[in-house]
Amino acid sequence: MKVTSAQIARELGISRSTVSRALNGYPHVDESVRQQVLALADKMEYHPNLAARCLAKGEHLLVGVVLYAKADSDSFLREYMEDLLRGVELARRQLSDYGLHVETVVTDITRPEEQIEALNALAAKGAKGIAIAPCDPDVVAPTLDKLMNDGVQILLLNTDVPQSQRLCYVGSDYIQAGRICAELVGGYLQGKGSVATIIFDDRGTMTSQKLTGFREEIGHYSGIEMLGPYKFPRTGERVYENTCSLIQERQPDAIFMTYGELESVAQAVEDCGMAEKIRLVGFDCSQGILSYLRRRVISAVVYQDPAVQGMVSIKILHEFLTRNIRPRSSLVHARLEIVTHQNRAYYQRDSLNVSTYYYL
Amino acid sequence: MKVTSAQIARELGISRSTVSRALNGYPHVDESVRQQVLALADKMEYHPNLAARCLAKGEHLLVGVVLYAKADSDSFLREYMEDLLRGVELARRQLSDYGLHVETVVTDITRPEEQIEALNALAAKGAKGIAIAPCDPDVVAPTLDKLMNDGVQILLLNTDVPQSQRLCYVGSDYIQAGRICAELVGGYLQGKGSVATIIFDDRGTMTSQKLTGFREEIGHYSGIEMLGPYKFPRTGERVYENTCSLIQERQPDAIFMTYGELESVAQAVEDCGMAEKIRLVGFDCSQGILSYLRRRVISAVVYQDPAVQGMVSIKILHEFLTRNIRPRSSLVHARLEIVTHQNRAYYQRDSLNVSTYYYL
DNA sequence: CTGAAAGCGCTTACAG
DNA sequence: CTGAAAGCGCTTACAG
Repeated sequence: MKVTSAQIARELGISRSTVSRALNGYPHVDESVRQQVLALADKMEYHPNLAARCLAKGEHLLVGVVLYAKADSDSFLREYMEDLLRGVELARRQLSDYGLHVETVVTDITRPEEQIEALNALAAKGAKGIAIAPCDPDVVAPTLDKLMNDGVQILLLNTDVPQSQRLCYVGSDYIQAGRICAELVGGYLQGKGSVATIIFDDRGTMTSQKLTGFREEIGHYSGIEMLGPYKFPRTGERVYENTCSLIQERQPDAIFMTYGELESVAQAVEDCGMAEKIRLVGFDCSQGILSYLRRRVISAVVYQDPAVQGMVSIKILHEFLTRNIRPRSSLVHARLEIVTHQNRAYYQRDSLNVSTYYYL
Repeated sequence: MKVTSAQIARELGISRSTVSRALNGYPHVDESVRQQVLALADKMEYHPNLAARCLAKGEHLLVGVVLYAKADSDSFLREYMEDLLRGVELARRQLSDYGLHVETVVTDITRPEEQIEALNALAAKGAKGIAIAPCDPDVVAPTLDKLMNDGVQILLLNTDVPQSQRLCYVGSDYIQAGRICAELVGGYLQGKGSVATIIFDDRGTMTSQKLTGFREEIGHYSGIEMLGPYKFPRTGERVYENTCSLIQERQPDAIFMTYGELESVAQAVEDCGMAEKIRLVGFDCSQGILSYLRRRVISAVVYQDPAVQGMVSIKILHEFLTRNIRPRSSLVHARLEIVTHQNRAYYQRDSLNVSTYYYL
């Protein structure tokens, strides 16, 4: 039924060894023989049994994953990284029969230098590829360059280092993410009103890119005034209080949160009795955020399924390292999905929808 | 590094044959031996190499897929089914090393009896499982029952036959789909105005379920009046003209399309010069629909990624037939995603985002 | 350059 | 009930 290399060998009256060498592009095969094999394989629609190949090769491929998290464990960041790891694990399971091993390290967000150690340790263990979500790209960039020079393939997750020779970037297009949020706000306000934007300090370009996209799209609605951006210090309590003041002083019709602390802002909106008046738009989909969506305090969030990104990252590294196939683009953007009150159930981790089976 | 069955055998001083029998629950193994093997396997965290198992078994599993399409080939239905098949193909490729074969039949939508023939033909070829999108559930139901009695596993795609003994249903929750559309309309109209609903004849319960959900959610917005539903005959030309009349006579602030022909309605809205006034909401994501989203004629559509459904269906059948694992729920609902002007790029077939790699 | 042989992890008739 | 042997599709030293 299925064509095997043995059939090709028999057909050509040569040994399976030679067929194998020819097919794999190994040396020590007469060029004319190689051509014959290749031609016949093509004609017979031969597709090697990859599982058998891995079995025979007995090679084990190690791939590393370096993430970061906060010490304070109930942050949305933790859920985000957990989801990412779920995707990594799904890919690992799917590819373990093909000789793939995955080792994961989660470092402390406040100590970016830990990522350097993690990278070096993985390389020392023989990792041929590493996916890393850098908590501070500038700090790890030199180490990434060094490892790439040593032949380790590097994949950037969530935060790109575009000037490097990385295999690719897997993550969001943050400019587009900003545009989507502005479109949501524009739609909710029917083109009239004010929107306050809240930002935090961050070391990367993510926030400014989101703002760029947001400004661009919100500019299409001439009746919408943009308030801020207001830069808040990054503490739950203060965010809550600052939001209350903001609401009272500026009375915005909508609020756009660029990153993090969305729950605190939502709680402030609710406590100020503005849940029905203020349209709140932000990012990500933690359990807390889902519950504010349920109560219609948050109108919508833009979501980049982290599990899919984790899974895809491993698959891209595996495909390149075993079959030398590069990703079709060096920017592999996450699908930015819109989550609202009515479709939030599909984004709950324990929900029994197709996403449970995406990756089986 | 990885634990093998041979290691278990050596450890216990028995043969690999016995270990294999014990692990697979085959007869002719002393019960106490079986317990020892199982316990040790558990302790050593043994996971069988599934690829090697399939190689050794040499079994080939045939699974069938039965879809339908229109003769007129440029309908959105064709694109829908093509996407579904893309997902099927991805799963097939991924599982072909595990001995899976997939055979697909696409029947004529106007001849539901063709599906009966297709089902019987697949069963005659030895298909152990069949995924079917029934174009008329009543027509195929008896055949499905017969095949299930013969031990063929049946999976319903898009249209359920709940009273049958099917393995599961993979498709949308149409009531929820209606709710999501109403939520979008409610948001766009800020709770005030009128929305016209357009429906067509259909044989299933899909349209009425979408209407149920739509009515329920739109009821939360006391200032929104629902016009219709208007039942249109199903021809592109007439739909266009009927929509123009509807717009002139009723001047709705929004239009909700339950199923199909969204492009004709969009064109009518545009030609009537109402693209900026009327918010148009519907379903699916054909190339045509994407281009109306680009021009902001359509405000949003609800999308059930058909490729994911196709892929998941094959995986569910394969998992059950090879490892006897039932889907966790007999209703496997598609994630209902919201597609707008700004995030439409992620839903284009040729776009280079993560979805290209979902399934690798 | 080429082929016979052994082996990857697993299963399955076939003897016993 | 149990084990030795052969085999699934493929690769790889090892001879030649």
